[in-house]
Amino acid sequence: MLVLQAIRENKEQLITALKKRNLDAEPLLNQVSELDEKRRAIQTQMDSTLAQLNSLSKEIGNLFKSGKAQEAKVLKEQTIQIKEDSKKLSEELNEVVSALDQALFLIPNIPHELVPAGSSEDDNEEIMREGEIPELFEGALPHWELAKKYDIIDFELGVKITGAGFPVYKGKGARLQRALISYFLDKNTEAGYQEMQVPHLVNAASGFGTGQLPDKEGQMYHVTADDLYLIPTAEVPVTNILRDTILSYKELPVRYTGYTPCFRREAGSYGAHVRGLNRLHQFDKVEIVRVEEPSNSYKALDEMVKHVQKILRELELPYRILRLCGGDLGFTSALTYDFEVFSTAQDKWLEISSVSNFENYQSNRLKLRFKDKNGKTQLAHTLNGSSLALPRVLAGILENCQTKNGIKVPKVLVPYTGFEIID
RNA sequence: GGAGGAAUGGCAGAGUGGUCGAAUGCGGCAGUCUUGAAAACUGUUGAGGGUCACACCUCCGGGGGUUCGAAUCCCUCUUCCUCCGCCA
Repeated sequence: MLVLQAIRENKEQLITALKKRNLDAEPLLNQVSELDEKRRAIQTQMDSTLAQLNSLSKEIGNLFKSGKAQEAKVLKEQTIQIKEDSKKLSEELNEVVSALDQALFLIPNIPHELVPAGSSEDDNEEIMREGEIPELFEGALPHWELAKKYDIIDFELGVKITGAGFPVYKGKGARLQRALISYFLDKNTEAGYQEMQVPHLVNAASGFGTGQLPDKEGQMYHVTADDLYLIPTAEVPVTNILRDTILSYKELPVRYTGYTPCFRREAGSYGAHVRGLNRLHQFDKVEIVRVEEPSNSYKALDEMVKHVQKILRELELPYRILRLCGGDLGFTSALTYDFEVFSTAQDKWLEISSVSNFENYQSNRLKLRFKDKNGKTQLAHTLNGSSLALPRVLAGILENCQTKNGIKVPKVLVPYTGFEIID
C-alpha cells in the first residue's frame, strides 16, 4: 500500500499519476488524509491521557511505600475517570485506524512515468520483438492437437481426476516440462538468484503482504479448514521470506528464484482462448524475486528483462515485450513488462512472463526494510518476474517447433530432456 | 492424537507486581592503539507513533482480563521443545 507520508506530501501529484490508471483517486486520497489527521488527533489525546495515568500510578506507588495509604486512596479514585477516557479513546482509535487501512487498500500503486496511458491491453506499448516466426507446413496443428497426437498431455484425464484446467503431462511431455523447470532454474542460479523451495500453501498474512489479499481473494483457492491459500504464484511465499525483516544495505540486493506449481481459480472467461494450455487452474512457473535499494530498483528491473530475453533467445522462440499501459497494469505494480511468445498455429501472442517493479508498495505491507549506509531504516523495493511460466512456453515450443516428423526439442533443452524429438 | 515444558532486543540469556525498553555476554557500528589487520580498551547499538526539536505514548509470541501500576498474576489462541503413539 502507499506510504502515508507520500500522500501527505504529494497528494496532487499522486492524483495526477493515478489518472493513468483511469482512476479518479481524489475522493479516496482526501478520505485518507482526513482519517490520517483524525487518527493523529485521537492518538495525541490518548497519549496524554496515558501519560497522566502513568504519572499517577507512579505517585501512588511512592505514597504506598512511604506509608501514606490514605493519600494514595484519593489518587486511586482519580484514575477511574482517566481509565474510562482512555478506553473510549482507544476504541475510537481502533475504528479510525481500520477505516484508514481499508481506504489505503483501495488505492493501487502509482504508475511509473514510463507507463503509457491506456484503458486495456490494446493500449500496451510494444517495445521490441525478436525471433523468427516460423512458416508452418500445410497441416500444422495447434498445441492441443499436437498434445493428443503425440500423447504427451492429457486434458480429459485431468478432468477425471480433478476437473477442467488440471492437465496430466505424460511421458515425453512430462519430461519436457521437467527439463524446462531445470533449465530455467539453472539459468537463474547462474545469474545470481538463490534457489528456494517454498511452501505451496500460505497463510493470510503472506497473501496480504504481497497484495493478493484482501482485494483478490477470489482468485485464490482457499483451504477453509486450515484457513490457508494455495499460492497463485511463487511470488507470494518467496517474497514473504523477508516479511518483517530489516536487512543491512550490505545484504542487498537479494535475489531469489523458485519453482512452484501455481493455482488460480480464474473464474471468468471461457471459450476458444482458454483452450489447451492457454489458461489453466494449475500450472508450473519459475519465478525470480529481487529486493533492492530504491535507487537501484529500475536498473534491476532492466536486468530482469534482459535476463528473461536471454532465456527466450536461447530457446529460439519468437517473442515480444510490452510495456503495460495504465489500464492493464497490475494493482500493486508501478511498471510492468510483459513477455509474449508467438503461438504460430493459433496465430496469437501468449503471455509467458510478467516482470514488475513494485517499488515500496509491497514492502510497506511486508514491513520489509533495510538500514542504509547512514544507519537510517527505510523501505526496500521489491520486484519479481516469471522466468518462465511453463504451459505457454510449452505451447510455443510444440507449435513453433513442429515438423512433419515430430516436434524438435530446442537445442538448449536436449541435455535436460535426453531426446531431440517428440514423435 | 496423549503427557509435560517453554516463548524476552540480531543471537544467547537474566528478570516473577512499581525504580524495566529491559542486566550480562556475543555480534554490529564508531574510536584509541597499529605501517595495515587481529587482539585489547573506550563509547555506541531494538521497532513504531508523535514533535521543528524535545517531551510524551506503544511494543517482552497474538488476543483478552486482574491491578492505581504487568515482561512478571489469570484466561485463551498460536508456535517451538522433550517423551509416548501413529506415519511419509
